[in-house]
Amino acid sequence: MPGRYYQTTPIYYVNDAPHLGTAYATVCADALSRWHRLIGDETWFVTGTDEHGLKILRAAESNGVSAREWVDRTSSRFVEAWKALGLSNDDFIRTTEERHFRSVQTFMQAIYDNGHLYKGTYEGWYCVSCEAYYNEEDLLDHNRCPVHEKPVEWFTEENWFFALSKFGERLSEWYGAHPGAIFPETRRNEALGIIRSGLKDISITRTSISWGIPVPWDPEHVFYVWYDALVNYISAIGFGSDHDRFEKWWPAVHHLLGKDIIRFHCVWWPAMCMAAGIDPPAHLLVHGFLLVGGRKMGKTAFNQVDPVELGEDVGNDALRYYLVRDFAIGHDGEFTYEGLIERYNSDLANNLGNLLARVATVVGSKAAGIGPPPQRRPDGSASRLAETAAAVVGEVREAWGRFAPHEGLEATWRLIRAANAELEAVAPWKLDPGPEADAVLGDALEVLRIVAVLVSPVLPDTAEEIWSRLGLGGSGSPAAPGNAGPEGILDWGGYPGGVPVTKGRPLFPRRSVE
RNA sequence: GGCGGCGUAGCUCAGUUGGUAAGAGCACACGGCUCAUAAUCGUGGGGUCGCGGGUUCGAGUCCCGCCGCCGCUACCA
Repeated sequence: MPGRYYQTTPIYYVNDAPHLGTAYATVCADALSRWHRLIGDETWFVTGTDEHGLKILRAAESNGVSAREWVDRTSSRFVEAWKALGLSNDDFIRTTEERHFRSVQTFMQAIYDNGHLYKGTYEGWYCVSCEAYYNEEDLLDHNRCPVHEKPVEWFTEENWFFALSKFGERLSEWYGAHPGAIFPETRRNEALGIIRSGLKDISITRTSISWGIPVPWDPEHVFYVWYDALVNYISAIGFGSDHDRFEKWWPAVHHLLGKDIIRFHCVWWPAMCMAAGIDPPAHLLVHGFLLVGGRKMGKTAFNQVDPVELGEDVGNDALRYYLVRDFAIGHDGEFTYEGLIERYNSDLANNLGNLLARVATVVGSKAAGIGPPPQRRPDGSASRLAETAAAVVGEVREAWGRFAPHEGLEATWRLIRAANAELEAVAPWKLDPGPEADAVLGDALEVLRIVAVLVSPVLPDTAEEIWSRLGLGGSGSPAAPGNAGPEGILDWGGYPGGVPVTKGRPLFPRRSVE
């Protein structure tokens, strides 16, 4: 039964260009979204940029431009990067947009009206780069920030505080009633641990800067950047301005987020939603990090890789395949160029690409270039491949359903291998043209048809290409919504036969590790 | 300090509530095939499951200790 699926990524902070770590999260979200479209869910996929805060103001200053100019420029780099990688986001939300201002103000006003905000003062050592206060004992010598190792500054501010401490109980209850809300389970335990250990009220406004969203009832203040940023998830779906649209997508959301921001997403944000009188987000998917040499890849490290360049190098599909196949959502993984090329060669070139090539060639020589349909053996038996395909399709569905697309891909490749093995066993290139050769070729073509649909969330361009080479160009797209749904086309026997099969250039030319 | 995680074949990792000889992919070796992108198919070698104790008829799987690595630590995207 088709449902609704709203997918988000964290919105990225615009003090630098996108790197592979941000691309990883966005690619995962893209793949999940594409899968849900494929099974017929009504799907909405949003990413965007986070553009407020002192750090951005200073970045703009040091680059000699206005804050507005700076965020426009930097945000567009994200827009362009996702476009270059061929991602399928339906919307791109920026926190400097009017629609976001309105939603934040409506949302925060509701929390205020519900009595969960109060005025207090906050002072302490403040790291501008972190936009965070630190306890003195956490500082390095000479009062330096432990993250950036730069000197902190003593700030005193009158702030509005959110009474987070009042929500521990309700959060615990909610998570108790929704055991599947956080994936994977270890992250759920971590979030519960945070809640159990006691929550402190948090200051959510700043008066020291004006680059932010004004507090409606106290315009000297702007909202603290996190409090503004999290709201993007609902401002993107019309909170405060389009009630029907908001109701349609909320709370059927799947927030994808990094394990470093669990506190904000799994504690603050649900509490904020409760305080404002809306449901907490239904699903929080916590991903791991891409590591380089055992260290997190990130903008503060030197180990950045430009995802767009990498996509141009190996192809967007191959890059996405590597990211989704080699890294289980929820786990860290070691990123290497060699690993990427290894995956490319063994899975994409040798197994998938080569299967299509060899089948196309033999269809050309033994079936006059016209693809035969899958059919029964002369002895009346159905192909072993039919059985394998059915099992694999089920496994793929199940794997995506529990946020393990890497397992779905692994299963898909079992089917591809089985098709290669079946070809070896029958060796149609040795047979005279006829029913026996046609049968195995039809089976192989049918496998390729099914595979095209199954891989389309990760290899969308490749899926289309396979589709057209199988002669199916006239019959829609392998990625058409619902193709993997209950009324979909994944049952064995869908390849019609009688259509021209074209060989074409290698789908994935082998590459050497340089 | 506190909380949590990790350490399984050369590499990347699977291993449900402890029990049919410790697995997969890649890499490697041998053999087959030659339709295919020197691709593919089959077979095989290889692991004291970080270390040391303990519980048990039986532990990679539970308990204790140790070693190594890594996160989070309450206003960093």
